[in-house]
Amino acid sequence: MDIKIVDVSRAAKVSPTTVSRVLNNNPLVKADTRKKVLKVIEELNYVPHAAAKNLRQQKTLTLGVIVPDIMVSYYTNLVKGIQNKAYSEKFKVIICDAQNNKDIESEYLQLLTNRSVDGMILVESMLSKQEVMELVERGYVIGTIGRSIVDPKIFNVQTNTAEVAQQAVEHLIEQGHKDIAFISGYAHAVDSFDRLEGYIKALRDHGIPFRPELVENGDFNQEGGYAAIQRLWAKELDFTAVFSANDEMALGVYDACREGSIAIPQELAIVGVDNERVSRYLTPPLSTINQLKVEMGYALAELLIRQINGELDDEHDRIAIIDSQLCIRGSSDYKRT
Amino acid sequence: MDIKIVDVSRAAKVSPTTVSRVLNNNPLVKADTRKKVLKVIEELNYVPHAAAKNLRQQKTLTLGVIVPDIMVSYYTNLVKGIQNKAYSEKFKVIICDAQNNKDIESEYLQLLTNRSVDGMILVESMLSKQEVMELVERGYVIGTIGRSIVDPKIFNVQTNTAEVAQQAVEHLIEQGHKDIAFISGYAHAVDSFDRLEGYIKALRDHGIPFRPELVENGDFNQEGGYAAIQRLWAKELDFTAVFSANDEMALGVYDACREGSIAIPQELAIVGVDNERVSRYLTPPLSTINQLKVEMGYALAELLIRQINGELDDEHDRIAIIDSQLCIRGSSDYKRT
DNA sequence: TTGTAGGCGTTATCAC
DNA sequence: GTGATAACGCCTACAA
Repeated sequence: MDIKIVDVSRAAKVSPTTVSRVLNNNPLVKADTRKKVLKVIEELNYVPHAAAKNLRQQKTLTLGVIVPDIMVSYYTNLVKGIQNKAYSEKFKVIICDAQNNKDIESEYLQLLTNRSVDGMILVESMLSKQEVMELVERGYVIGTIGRSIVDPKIFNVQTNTAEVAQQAVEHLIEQGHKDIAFISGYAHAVDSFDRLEGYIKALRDHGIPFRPELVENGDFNQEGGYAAIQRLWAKELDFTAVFSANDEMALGVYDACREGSIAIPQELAIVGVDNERVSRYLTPPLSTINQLKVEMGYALAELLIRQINGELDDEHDRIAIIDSQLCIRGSSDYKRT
Repeated sequence: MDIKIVDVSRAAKVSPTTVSRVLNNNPLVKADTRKKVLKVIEELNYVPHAAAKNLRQQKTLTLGVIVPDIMVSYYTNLVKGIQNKAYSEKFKVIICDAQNNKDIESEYLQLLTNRSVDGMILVESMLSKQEVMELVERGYVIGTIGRSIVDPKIFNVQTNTAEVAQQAVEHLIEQGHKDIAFISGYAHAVDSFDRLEGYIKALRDHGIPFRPELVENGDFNQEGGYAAIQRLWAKELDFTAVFSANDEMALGVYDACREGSIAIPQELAIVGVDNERVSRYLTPPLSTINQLKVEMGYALAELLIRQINGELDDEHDRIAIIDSQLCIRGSSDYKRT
């Protein structure tokens, strides 16, 4: 049987209330009393019981995070940022790996919605807006990343994707490319859409006509990227560069180039997005867009926690923006090969 | 205000006890009553309150995991396995990233030891045996990975590290190497020690004398590996192969070879350990030892959960063993380059 | 400045 | 089969 607050109070010859006040740094307690109580707490190795506290306060000091796949470094980076902020505020973080599966995601949501958490961050969630809004109604503080469900009650962190995508394509144009293919991610991702937007804008700004046949979907994974570039080649369109909506798909392009003995960047220049860890180690290293994922997670967690703690007024901005950067490497820059 | 059990009980014209019994699948309840209650639960959208349940049952159905760094894929793989098992048993998982820092690790331990979890998995923990045993005394079910604290009360998962390390070095010997360097991880890691053991045994079995000067410490990270190979070269020992206690340090060796224009594997053959994701993408691909990390996490979580659920008798084995495999790639095999 | 009493939502115990 | 009641450990009006 563990020590509880009344054991401490008896040993210190005060009431449980006083002990509770000491624990919660209530300034009403006299310094002497506080010291005495702290001493007993120390001696008895008393640790407050979280469940009892949660029950009484109707709070858990816990954040839930649902990511599509915990092994993808993009998500791990976000998680790291969320944790950094959470722990600095004495919050715990429960992580769920939805395994890219809507049913599993719903199941984990169930697991968390029994008041196990005060708030949740949904990363590239597949849930419907309705499902998410239900949670908001029930009192949860919700944040999203990646596939934003637009609603003034939902917190969100964004990056200037379209803008940097545009810069990336402009960089390719500056390298002398005119025929640039685009490999997109799956349809429901705003991210992919934004990157396409940047791609189109860069072309237009430089007087290059947009050719839809140069766009193929690669589903954001390596195999998809491989298949997409094969389909592009099959059309015999004579493009000299490709902008891939993420690094993962660019890996597939590398695979295809290796098989077909196509030199990067001489015969095909490539730029990806995400700055995954492997990208730096490819031959040649992959040019990419570096999103400050840790910072993104941190910023969103900060918003949620402030809201949970009641520090945010209703007018406060619920969207954080963290700028990304273009990283030029050998896969797109002749001078660096 | 959320719906609670008495709201359901009133609407269904039964007692709270009966509702509770339905929720917990108590077979005593008549089928009719059960159906009626379930209908009301559905209608009112009742969700049990975890904290209240935790308080009453003195259980949380939650596992805590502390890893040194959530961004290292080795740990992420373990976490994935732990989660797979946990969620299938309706357990939640709280993940803490100790950032390779003992103080932070202790802090997170504090965070969890207020009965936020029923059990904990400590991955390559820096805590002293005493600290960990205290938790056991306080009733937590503890599992360790990597740096095992040997005690019959502590759960543990191991792999046949020494054995496979020996195979790896034998593989190098078969490739014709006699002078093989070893880059070790930091001192407190059993893993590094086991790999050294395998290295020495392989040499001995093939009549090659063990030369301590061929061993350098690289602290398990890329920079350390880079520095270690430089120190080895500085000694002018004429070795032709190196066995690195993990892939991370092997990356540092690759860096050094690139700078020094040393051909892999012709001038220096390399074998690592961990089968990190990047290893496959290096030029040439890195030979390595593939630990079944997901399976390791899964096996350990299974032991803990069974113990928490009281399904394990005291005699049951508290150690799980998951075998690893040697992956031979271009960095050590001439025929594959 | 400190103490008393009641309740947070659930389940275990015992009685019917 | 079902129901009343107490208890899990803590916090917070309110009283002193």
